[in-house]
Amino acid sequence: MPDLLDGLNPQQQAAVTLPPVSALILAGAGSGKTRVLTTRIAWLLQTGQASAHNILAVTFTNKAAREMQTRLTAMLPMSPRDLWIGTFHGLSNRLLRTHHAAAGLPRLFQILDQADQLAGIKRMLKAMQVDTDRFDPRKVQQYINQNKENGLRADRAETGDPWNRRMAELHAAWDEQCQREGVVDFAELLLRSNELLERHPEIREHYRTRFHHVLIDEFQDTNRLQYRWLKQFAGEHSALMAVGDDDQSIYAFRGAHSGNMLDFQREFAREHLIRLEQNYRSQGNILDAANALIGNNPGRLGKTLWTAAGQGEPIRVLEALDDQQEARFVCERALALQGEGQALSDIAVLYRSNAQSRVLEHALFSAGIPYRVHGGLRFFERQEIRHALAYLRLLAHADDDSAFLRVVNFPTRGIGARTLEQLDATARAHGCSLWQACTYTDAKPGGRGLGGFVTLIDTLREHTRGLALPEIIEHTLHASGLIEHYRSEKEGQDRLDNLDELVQSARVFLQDEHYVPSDDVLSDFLALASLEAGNHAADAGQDALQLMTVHAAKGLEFGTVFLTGLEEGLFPGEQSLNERHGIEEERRLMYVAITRARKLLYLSLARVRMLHGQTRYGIPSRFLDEIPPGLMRPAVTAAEPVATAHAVARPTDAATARSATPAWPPGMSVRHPKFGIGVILRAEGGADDARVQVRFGREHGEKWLALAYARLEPITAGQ
DNA sequence: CATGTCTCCATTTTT
DNA sequence: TGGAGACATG
Repeated sequence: MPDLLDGLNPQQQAAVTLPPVSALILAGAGSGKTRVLTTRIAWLLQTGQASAHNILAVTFTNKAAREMQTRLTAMLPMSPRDLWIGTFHGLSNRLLRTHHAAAGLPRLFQILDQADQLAGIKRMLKAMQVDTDRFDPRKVQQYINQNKENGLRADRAETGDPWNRRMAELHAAWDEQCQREGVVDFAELLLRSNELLERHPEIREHYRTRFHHVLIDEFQDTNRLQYRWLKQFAGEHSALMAVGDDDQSIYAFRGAHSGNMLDFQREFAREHLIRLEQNYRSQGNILDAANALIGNNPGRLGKTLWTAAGQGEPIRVLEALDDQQEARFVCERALALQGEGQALSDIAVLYRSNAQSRVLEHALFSAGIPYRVHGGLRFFERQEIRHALAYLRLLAHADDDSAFLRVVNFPTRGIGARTLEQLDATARAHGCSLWQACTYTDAKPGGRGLGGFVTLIDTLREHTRGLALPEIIEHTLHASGLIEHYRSEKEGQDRLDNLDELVQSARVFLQDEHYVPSDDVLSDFLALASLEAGNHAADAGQDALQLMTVHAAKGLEFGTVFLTGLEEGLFPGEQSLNERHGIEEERRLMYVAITRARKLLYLSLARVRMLHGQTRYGIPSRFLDEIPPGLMRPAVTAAEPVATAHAVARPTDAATARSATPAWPPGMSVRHPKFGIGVILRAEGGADDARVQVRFGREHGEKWLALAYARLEPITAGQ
């Protein structure tokens, strides 16, 4: 048998062969984190220290869970069905299904994804006649989820002022509505399973004795509730292994609390901290840049990446005149790299915010370069899929009001707002679901309107009884009229294809070797559809350039990375300046971006950019100044002389060639002895009385300065 | 009930 | 700038 430890460096080996104690593994970017995690499990199994039954492995994304599973299956000649590997939400779901009675849930509870939840909240606010100007549904949703993610029930939420009090009431009302409808939102999955274990010592003990080893990936991304959840499994004899990287914590905005790492170290792993610092991904210059940059963050656990590979290419920096030039530069370089034999799919173009992709896409499209944008609509989020799922949800559980409302009149069958209002009133009067309320109305079964709908669902349920899942779906698609509807729609072919794919996905689902069927396969499938929204859109297959946000790039790697839009106000983003540890979070984001590149890293910025329909003049991101200049070198393009902005715009140049470019063109960066660095917004006046408007940082704002007096000097990036 | 028009508003996102 | 959601109109 090949030795599992072959090819592991000493730190990796140490982590893998740790005795059964709790430990914190500080795993830098590209340090073989997943490999360590899976090898640890394999090692535990192979040395007979644990059986698959004893292991719980928790990840954040389904993708990570799958990857771990796949790698394990490859390492060990076994089908690891006994192994509990999954996401926090997936595992919570499993717990709640198993112990639904103890958790106070119906056997076939449904899971609401983010969109379902929002729709449900809107519905609730309307029913309660809440002023949605004062209580924005999204805010309410945020509030509820934030409470839950901090482990708080509505009755323990802060009620200092009237607004908070009202919010807490809405939170309570939401939980009641969910309970009534037998549905559970994402945060509730966690909170409810947490409470299940807290309130039922016998169940908790069962799992504590079962799981000797609990492993957690991406620990820096856990929120407070997730940490608490994990601790439920920490019995006397369990060993917790948390793997993470505080420098890659970029999800604070959605509740991630990287302080959990410090807490974990204090509570569980005082003596066992292992650093994985050897990087197997990037070349030296790239790592040096990353290390230097992140070194500016205070309060790190501390870690310095190094590589046995050489220094590699210098980092290339482009200062484009505007966003279009920046985009053209990317096209040009991408084509050149492709010409040198690099696959487009191994090249990524990264940006801070999605809005920046448009210019890039436009340029790529014009240049005929195939590209793929990550982050669009996902499979299970498509309208037609959601409609189909709503029918299926009604089959499984007719009291699901969200599902009911989504399809009661889709395709249209003459059920208008008035009918629904009455139905809703009936439902509230009887304290029942909309579905049950139908029985109180005088709708004639089989006719048009409500009666017809009820008959439709009833016969559908009858006709699909006993059928296999794909057939159930197939039948539902036809009987509901969805197929017919999209067939008559002119742009409907794509949607029909997607509906076909839904049936196909059910087949794949059943064949998955890791799938552990429960007594209700349809509910299992619906849970999957909620918990795993599927791949992001955009057609795969073809070799294409990869466009995505820096967030979306986390965990990925590319031979070449273009990191675009490195301007103050964009990256770091404007609003991060006002947030508590905003700049540090942005810096970590930058760190993540840099460490995606294996060989070539391009950093680019545009002096002028269209943003929200307005022209913005930017100055280079402060992060550029945090990278040692020796690692960088200006990028040169073949087609255009590059044109760093100041080469064209320098006042001295302008003095000789006086017409074309003004001496102090908008967009130029300047330094003022008192106000610091700013950017020219506009200029006016003649030779003697010339004035310029300059935007400085937060404290000084925008100012008009007379050139004759103000000691302004032009500056360039990196100074 | 579908379609057009207007207004508002813009980080990052997984489950 | 442009997309999404709210409202009005045929």
